[in-house]
Amino acid sequence: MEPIPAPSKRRLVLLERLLSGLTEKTITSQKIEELTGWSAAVIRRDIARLRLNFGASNGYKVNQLRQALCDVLNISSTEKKCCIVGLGRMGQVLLDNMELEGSPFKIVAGFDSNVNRTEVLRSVFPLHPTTMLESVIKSEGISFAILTVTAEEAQGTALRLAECGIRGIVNYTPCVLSVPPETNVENVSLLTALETLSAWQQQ
Amino acid sequence: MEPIPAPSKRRLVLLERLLSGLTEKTITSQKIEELTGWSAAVIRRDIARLRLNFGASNGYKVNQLRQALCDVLNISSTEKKCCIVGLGRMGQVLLDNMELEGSPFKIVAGFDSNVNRTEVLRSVFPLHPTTMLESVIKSEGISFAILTVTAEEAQGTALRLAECGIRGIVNYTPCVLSVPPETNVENVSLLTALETLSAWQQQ
DNA sequence: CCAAACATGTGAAAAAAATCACAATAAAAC
DNA sequence: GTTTTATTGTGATTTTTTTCACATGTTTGG
Repeated sequence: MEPIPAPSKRRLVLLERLLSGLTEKTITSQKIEELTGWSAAVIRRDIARLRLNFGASNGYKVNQLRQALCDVLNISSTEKKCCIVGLGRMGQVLLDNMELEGSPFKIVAGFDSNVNRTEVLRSVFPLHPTTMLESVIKSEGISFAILTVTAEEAQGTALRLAECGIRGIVNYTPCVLSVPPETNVENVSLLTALETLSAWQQQ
Repeated sequence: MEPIPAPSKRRLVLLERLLSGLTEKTITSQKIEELTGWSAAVIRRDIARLRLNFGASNGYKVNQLRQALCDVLNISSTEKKCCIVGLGRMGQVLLDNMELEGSPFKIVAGFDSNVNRTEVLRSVFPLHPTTMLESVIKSEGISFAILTVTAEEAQGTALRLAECGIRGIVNYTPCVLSVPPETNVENVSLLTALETLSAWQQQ
């Protein structure tokens, strides 16, 4: 299959999220337009990339479409191991977060540079000092990291993560991380999000 | 000034974040390329939209560029009021978050449908039952909302926020929110972020 | 003070993405 | 069983975005 363009991929991820919350058996591109604001034409082209051929006048079968999305977006079946780096207040909230239940993502380790925290905090998976970052990530085969360290530690930690093979970082810090292109970053800090929202206001 | 295209605006927001962490007095488009992975050409064109005319061979003056970015992105000077809706564990962490200090964004209210929470929790700004959402948002002139309610409450709450004039929602839930186009949404849930990262892996 | 090196800003070109418009065809209505 | 309506999938077109390439002007180093 041809590679899927980035804007299309971002919509398809959100489409998967949308479908996961639907009770209907089928849905049309028109209905998706109403729910998301993306044009029905762009939605049809996005979905057509999956080569499912739902056929005219049927709408899309929600289950079938969602399964195909999970396949193409690499979020079905096989477990994806994640770790949390930084066990401050934000990291602690994500520790025993229910949100990932039923998803392929499993948090299997936590790290903090403060050894006190890794010893005092309780969790269903082991917590380690940050000195163990490389060895644990490699031995456990962890692919994704959730970065909740301080702004001061962010860039240095991100680079270590990238160097030991982490393929994606969920960045909860307001810093822009410089990592090699094979490591992707999703910026989810509150400040960055608010700035982005404010930028749309202008004109 | 001509409107700034969306992809350009997203980069400019991250550029502002990048500059905020720099100690250097000047920076070149080449250096920004190294730090971000965006091509120097695209960076020059993005910055040229600000009509600052730094002139050839100088690089950009960091302070001047950052100030111009803040102006054009609508994140300088005037205070922007925000509220937190949903005071579960995530909402509580964001309550007294230091991240927004020094930014124009100020959290001025919190809401939860569980009145127990709004009465027991302590915060520097008032907490209200969600029934008060509309009245407080209007009387306080709040523009942005941070949505940390449960998945079940997400869509309904988002719609109420949009209807009472909220211009932007930072969505910490894994749900896709359907709101009128004048209300923007930034999706920052852990699950959505991990799915996006995983999608880049495929091929 | 001149030459070399450097870096912006921007026309022109190319590439990517979105939109248009409609043929094909399935489902619904009668 | 036929007509009407609905909806996908996709060529063609348009619009948007990125890339190329270089003229212009600044700074640096002799």
